[in-house]
Amino acid sequence: MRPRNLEKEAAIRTMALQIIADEGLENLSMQKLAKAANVSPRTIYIKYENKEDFLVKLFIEEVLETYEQAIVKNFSPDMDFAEGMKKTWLNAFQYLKNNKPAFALIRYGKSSPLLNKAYQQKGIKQGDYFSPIHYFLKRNIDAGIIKDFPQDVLRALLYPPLLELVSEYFDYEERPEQIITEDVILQCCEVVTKGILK
Amino acid sequence: MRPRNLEKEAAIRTMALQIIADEGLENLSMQKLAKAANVSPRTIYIKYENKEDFLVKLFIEEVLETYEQAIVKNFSPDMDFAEGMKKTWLNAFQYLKNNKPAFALIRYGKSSPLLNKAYQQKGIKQGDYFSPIHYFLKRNIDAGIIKDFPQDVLRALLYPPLLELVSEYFDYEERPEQIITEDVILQCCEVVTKGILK
DNA sequence: AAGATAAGTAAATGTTTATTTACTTAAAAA
DNA sequence: TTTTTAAGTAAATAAACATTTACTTATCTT
Repeated sequence: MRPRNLEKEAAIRTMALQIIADEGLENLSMQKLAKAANVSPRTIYIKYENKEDFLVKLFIEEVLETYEQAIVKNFSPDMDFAEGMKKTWLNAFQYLKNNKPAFALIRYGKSSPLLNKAYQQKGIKQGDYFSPIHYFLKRNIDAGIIKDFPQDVLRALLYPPLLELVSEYFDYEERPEQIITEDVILQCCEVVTKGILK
Repeated sequence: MRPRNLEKEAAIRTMALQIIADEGLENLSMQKLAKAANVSPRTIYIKYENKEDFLVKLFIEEVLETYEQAIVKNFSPDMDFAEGMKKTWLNAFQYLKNNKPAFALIRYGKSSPLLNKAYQQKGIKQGDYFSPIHYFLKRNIDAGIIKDFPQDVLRALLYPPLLELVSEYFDYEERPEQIITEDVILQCCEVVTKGILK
């Protein structure tokens, strides 16, 4: 038996994310990807059944799961509400601003029917995707600290502004007047937090 | 001279939006589109230089400009802040939930480098995209009613949750437990409004 | 009514696509 | 060391792609 070359596997995923970030998902082809990763097209098909399978695994394993871990680093569901919000917001901001290609694919996750379906199925499978956050929100609802909305609705209120701010961070990237600083992120986190408090 | 057949032109745009909503932007091909619109591929190329040109015009003219108009219907920048927020939120919600294909392309606008670039250029050209809302926000900052953030940051705080709720509306579509009702939208609007008040 | 002209079509262009075939190579097991 | 086996490659396949060519048609102008 011959063992898999893990470096090549990593190169394939890294190059795929880069192409998606630079040219868009609609311009990622398997041949372009193979060439960019310095690999034969066949090599990709050893691990992945087809293009859809590759994209779904790239999205779920390489992006969502990594993002999930980054968000809850040093976070505990027992934290004070404002404290927990700050922690998750800063974690997400740091991760995303340093992983532009991952961020690009996350945005596609809300657009592409394929990725969106994969995302929903994963959510259903695990019961709960970001479960420490689920517990965190539930605890604060039960304690009467924040308003009582379904989990989905709560997340829609608490996190999408951050993703939009990250988009703006990249829009202003390399321009001297960068307005999306960590400080602005913290102020925005306070705004969002204030809104949901009872 | 022979005049353009406006019905065919409309059919092309309508079918394009439908294909994008059903199969994703990455699965829209000019030949598939021509067949779906019952038109020769050449017909598309009479009005549009190439695929990129078509997509950009579809996005800007068919989706963004229509969306902009819908949002500010019966809205006046001189409205009370909470009132104006409610009006724009409800307008956007009604428009998007009744125009799923437009919504699908709006989401791609934040993902695809091509569309994102087109969007930014349009923003720059007009100085200001949703300008009644620009004035509305500026007036409320100056009056000390809401917190003073740059326009971009304000919009990131005030509108992305609504788009996320519309996504969830469609996720729950046709399921009996639809949780995203107009009433929930209004409650969420209040949450967002409360956060930004001084 | 005739001619001019742009809108329209069907079919073809050459290219790129996802995926496969036929072959080679590296290393684990014998 | 030899055999086995999956990992890997380069080149090929057939289908789908964006766009064009060569031709037809509808209607405005005269």
